[in-house]
Amino acid sequence: MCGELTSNDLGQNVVLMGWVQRRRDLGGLIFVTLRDKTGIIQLVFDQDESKALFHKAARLRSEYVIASAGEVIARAPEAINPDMPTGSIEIKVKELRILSGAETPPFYIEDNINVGEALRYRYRYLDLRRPEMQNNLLVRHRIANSVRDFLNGKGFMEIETPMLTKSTPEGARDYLVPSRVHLGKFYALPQSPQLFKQLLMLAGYDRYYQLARCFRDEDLRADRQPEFTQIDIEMSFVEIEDILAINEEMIADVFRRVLGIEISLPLKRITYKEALERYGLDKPDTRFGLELMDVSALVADSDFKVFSNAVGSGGSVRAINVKGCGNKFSRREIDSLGEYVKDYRAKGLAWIHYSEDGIRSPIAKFLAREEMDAIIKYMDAEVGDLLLFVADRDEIVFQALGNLRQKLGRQLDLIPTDRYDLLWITEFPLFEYDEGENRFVAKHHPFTSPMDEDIDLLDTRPGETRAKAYDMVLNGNEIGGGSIRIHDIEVQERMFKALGFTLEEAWEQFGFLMEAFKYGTPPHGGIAYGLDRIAALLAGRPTIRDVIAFPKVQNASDPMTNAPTAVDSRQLEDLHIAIAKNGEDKDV
RNA sequence: GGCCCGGUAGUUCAGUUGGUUAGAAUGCCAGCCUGUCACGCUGGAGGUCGAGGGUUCGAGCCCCUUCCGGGUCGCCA
Repeated sequence: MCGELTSNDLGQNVVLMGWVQRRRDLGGLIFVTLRDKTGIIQLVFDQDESKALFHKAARLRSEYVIASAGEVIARAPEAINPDMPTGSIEIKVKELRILSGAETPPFYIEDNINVGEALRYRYRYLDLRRPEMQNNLLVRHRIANSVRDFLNGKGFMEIETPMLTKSTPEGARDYLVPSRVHLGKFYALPQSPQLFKQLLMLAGYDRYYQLARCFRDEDLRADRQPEFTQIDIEMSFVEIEDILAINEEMIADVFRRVLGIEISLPLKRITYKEALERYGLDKPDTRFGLELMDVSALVADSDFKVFSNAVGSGGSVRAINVKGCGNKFSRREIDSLGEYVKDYRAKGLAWIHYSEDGIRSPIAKFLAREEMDAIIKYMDAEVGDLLLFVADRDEIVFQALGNLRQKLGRQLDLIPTDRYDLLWITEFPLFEYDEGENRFVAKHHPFTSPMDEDIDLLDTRPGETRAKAYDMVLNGNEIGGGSIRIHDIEVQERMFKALGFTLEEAWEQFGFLMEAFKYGTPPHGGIAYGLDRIAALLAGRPTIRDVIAFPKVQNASDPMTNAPTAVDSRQLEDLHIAIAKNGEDKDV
């Protein structure tokens, strides 16, 4: 309640407990700022009032935990601190109890500290005392609370599903848990409650949700942790429209309640194909322009083989017009953009600077005059513009230019930070081709329903099959995704076939689901949101670690607990597990 | 698994061409100080320069290996 006191409380006797933020000892007068979850307030100790009390106050140090009783008094006009919410009042302390001393903390407990993340994670409990971290977790709590209220009000039930479950080979690497009872066998921690929520639909719980912890044993990123929380939702007797409608209402409710922002509904929708062609990515940030343009037709027969060969082999040449920025980039900076697109497997970045002195471009000498003119015209290029091209397979062109567009958007400060662009991406492909495995794999998961008009492509041209799948995108971040599921066992079998499973393999892996389908399956579908990502975005944080109380660091360890650790050999014996000596199993 | 950035006092950093005893700010400790609010003033303590090896008369600096933190590609149905 430190931060909640106001001039309305003047004359009140209050008891305040909290942590010592700072002590300012002026000799005969000591000021202490006291902090709790609600904010800070100033305590005053005057040596003329009580020597004993004053000496006790002199012993206070940063982060001591104290209880203080005193009177809320007004500060003298010249002593008011306008930068402090409670700056016009203070507490004249009459009693002080030191509840706990404290070592000097390794960093200050305040916002905007300049300290390495390693130290923050090592002392996470201190980091979490900082007001901005407390606010981050509060935002997360409010989102979860808002979602629960909304769904409860719509007749949904929250149902828990197992954490110890079955490993499946598709998708991300599983975290495995050895079974003591079953020698040599393992549980897996769930990557998502997918199969269980579908079984709940079969079981008649037609509106389910769960804030579900999920696990994936893959490398970490700013927006990826090995354990994370999904807002998992599934409904029966629905089609896409029903799911999108209720979900955008739910998200609008979250924005209203957490940020006080009205989202206008219905949300904009863009098909997967359009998203790629305009933005290069299936999670476009639509807050700024710099859209991609397809110049393939203009250079298909060019003597510039980099362009014509890309088009000739089924790829494309696409470009971005960076308006008025021709002079903003030095040669070296353009070269570094070229290096950047190479990260995404592009071979290079061609560019044309339409300068005051005419065309400047390393590829000008390869392009015919008419081709150059056609490009200039098609791309609405004017004096001062910089055109950036990538020629390759579509997949690479989109990836490279899509990410380059995001980078340029940030670098040129084109992104309005006060805006929230929410949209649906629809009509995802059902499959994507995995070159490593030399087969189609499910883009979403193997239970995703094909679109009705594409169902016969399943057996003939799987790569062209579109799915009843949708993602919700916020400012260039995928925050949720889902689909209508297959509820017809015959279609499900065709799906597994397209994925290269034999029927036997499919039954071995997912037999319990396929068997269940025989007993009366309602049409159903759902969605899962990344709660961590939503919380990070609404709290304005650059990483989900900031909205997770105790996150893992990049090597998937926890610097505070030191997990993971070696375990006692007796524990391993119980599990009949032997650990290979370092390197022993390599090069086998 | 690859690539990039970083690791020097409790903390954030500087440290020249490889050259005497490794600096600053802040924090911490002590003294003084009755209206501070990043209080002020004076003084003091505080370092395996991430670790190991190498080159050298001499390494914080150069080389190799390794550990740790961040970003990213692959990966993430």
